[in-house]
Amino acid sequence: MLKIGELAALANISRDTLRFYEKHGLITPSDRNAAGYRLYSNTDVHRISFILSAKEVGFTLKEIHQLLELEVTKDEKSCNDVKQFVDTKIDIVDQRLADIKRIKKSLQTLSNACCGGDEPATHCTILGALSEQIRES
Amino acid sequence: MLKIGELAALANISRDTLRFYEKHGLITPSDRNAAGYRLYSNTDVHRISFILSAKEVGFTLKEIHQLLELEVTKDEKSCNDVKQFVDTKIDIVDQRLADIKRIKKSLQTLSNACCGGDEPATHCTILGALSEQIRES
DNA sequence: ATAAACCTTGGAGTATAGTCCAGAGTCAAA
DNA sequence: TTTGACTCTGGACTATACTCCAAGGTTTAT
Repeated sequence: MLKIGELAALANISRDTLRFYEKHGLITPSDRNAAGYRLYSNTDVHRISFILSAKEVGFTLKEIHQLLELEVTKDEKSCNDVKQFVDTKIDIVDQRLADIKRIKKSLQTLSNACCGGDEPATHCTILGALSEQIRES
Repeated sequence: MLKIGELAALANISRDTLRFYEKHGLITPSDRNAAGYRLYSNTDVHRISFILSAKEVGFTLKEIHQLLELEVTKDEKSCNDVKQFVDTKIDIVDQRLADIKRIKKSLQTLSNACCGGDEPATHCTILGALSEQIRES
């Protein structure tokens, strides 16, 4: 079990952020010691890892909260609700995947050009690289 | 040339957001009419499209501003500065690409399971799906 | 020619996501 | 056993990115 400072160091975030996430229902330490110190388990580490990845790619804490709350029961109705919710998120993720690939390509074009590269001077700004890319496709 | 409301409708953002971006140096309308109305060109449309894509995948407005400011001159020094800056961003983009693929896989596992699917009940939460995926790899 | 629907600026207000104390208690190494 | 590094709670503060007026001018369809 990790204390808050240890988990913070591991996840590369601040103690305050961990307490902030707790206050907003994203994570609750699995245990507390006699003095009231938060104790985080292995599962908690995975949970934080998921939260940070999801945040990194643009989900809000509210959305992440909803994703973490999802529990499929045997009830067909709730199951379909969950499936719909998740499928909507997958659509969003696909959109972001496309956006990020587009941006990566622009950055790469820009990086390859201009420093003695062969590419024409139109690549010499992000927007040049981007519009070149639009013309290609 | 588009007026602010037309561009806002096209880009699916508010007029206020466009004015906000302008105030923060992200975009300046190519022209103004006699009455002072903002007029946006085709290039402006591309610029907004880039801003929105970049924002969508997690860049801050400040970072986007820096990317848009990049202009490679013939000066070798400035060119290498730009290259370094852009290569750093590419690393970040690669990290996000990995994150988003990981999250997509979790969502997909979750979507496929639990509604009469064959997958075991451990997939029935995001974290279940995620840890299953960790075990696989 | 007039009303609805647009546009202008400036400034105030909001939501999200932290970040930073203060004051007090706890733990671990010298 | 004490001192420095850690932890606790509660609350104030900050940055980012909008969002919403107010008070006025412009455009356009009828």
